Amino acid sequence: MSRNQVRRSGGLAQRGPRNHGDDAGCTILHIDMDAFFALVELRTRPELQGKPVIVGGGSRGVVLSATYEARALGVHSAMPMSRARRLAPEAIVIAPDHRRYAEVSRNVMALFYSVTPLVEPLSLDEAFLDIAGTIRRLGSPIAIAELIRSRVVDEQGITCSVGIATTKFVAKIASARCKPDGVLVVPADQVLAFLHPLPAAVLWGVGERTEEQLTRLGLYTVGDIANVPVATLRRALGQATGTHLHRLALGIDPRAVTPHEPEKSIGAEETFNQDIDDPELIYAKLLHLADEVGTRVRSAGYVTRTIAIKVRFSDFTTVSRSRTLTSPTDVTQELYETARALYDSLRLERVRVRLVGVRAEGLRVADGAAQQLVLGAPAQGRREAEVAVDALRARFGAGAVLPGRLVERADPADNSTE
DNA sequence: TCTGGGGTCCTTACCCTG
DNA sequence: TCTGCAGGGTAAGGACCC
Repeated sequence: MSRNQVRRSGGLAQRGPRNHGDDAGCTILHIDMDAFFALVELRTRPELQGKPVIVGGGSRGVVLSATYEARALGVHSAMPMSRARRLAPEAIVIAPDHRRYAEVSRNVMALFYSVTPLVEPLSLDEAFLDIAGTIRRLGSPIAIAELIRSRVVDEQGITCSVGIATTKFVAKIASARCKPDGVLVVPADQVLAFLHPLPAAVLWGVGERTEEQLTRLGLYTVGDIANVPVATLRRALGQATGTHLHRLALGIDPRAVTPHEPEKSIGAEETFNQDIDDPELIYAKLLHLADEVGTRVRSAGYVTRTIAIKVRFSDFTTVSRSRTLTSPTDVTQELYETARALYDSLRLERVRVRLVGVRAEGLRVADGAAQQLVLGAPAQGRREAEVAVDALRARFGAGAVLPGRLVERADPADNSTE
């Protein structure tokens, strides 16, 4: 896609290289791909350029990404697909291809790393960059932002937007306010003037519930939050959230760009195509999820001590249960047995279940983690068998080896084998 | 309208221990 | 031996982010 095929934002948001001088000291970049999944799809389907395109799917799915033409019809991400189809019946719906998005994401991140080693990926399609050490080599923050933007278009065929500021959260707000295909600098001496007129919901940590609470207090803008005593916010929102929001509203955010944070948990969950109440089908799904989680835990070199399950019922209420083991594990069989025991502890009598999930929490690096010796444990145990299976799957594909009870299971409610 | 899947962090409650 | 308290660990739920 060429740059001029993308709708450009106007007004304050569209700031070009003429702004040199405003960006002094603004060493944090927040780079956000525009409509990432949708624009990746458009690369290989140019005939869809300029049309409303939605990435999402499944009978019970939500919108994962939408082109700006679809957004103009009221579609936005996280919206139920059924509603999106009603709002935009002419939109082209594409099933997501996560492997492809991950590959493009790796390329984009590699591009970022060629600019600075201080890259903090937030998700597949966005990252913070600290360019303090890059300015002497590549020029001003705006020049670096424009260099990155043109390379992303030329090398990956998609566009991105860049917020430039002295802190992470201001840079993030800036990138959101110059989308799509824009750059916005918030000079150091204009942070409060930029922030205070904005709605409170732009602050990191203010979602639907917190916004309701703030509205009840008569606080509608970031400036309102900055001007209220911090004790009031702490009473209404809790110690941590109250303090956090007050500091953000005053433009205070000392968090550094952190290149790599180890994962704290690894999980998998799945919504059934139809709600089910057959315990055997639910056990099979728990096994499938435990298998997936176990594989990922082992391949990342972790062990886990706490195993948690999540169960969502037809009415969307959700319960979770967790158990901490006496010694850490990365063995799928142990994950499954614990998950199944946790599920059984709910004592559900043919209750209709919408979703189940399995999560490994309290991850630690496997090498340093203490393994408790079990009397009578076989020398070549399950773990060795599972490591062998991991190797086979790496060579022949994820479906090469499956737990016996998952093979050829004809499950009408199962969407994992699609 | 009917709500995915991957995570993180916070709050509250409870239990245990010193 | 009993009581109160503080602190740590665990469990559960919820809000939030992309």
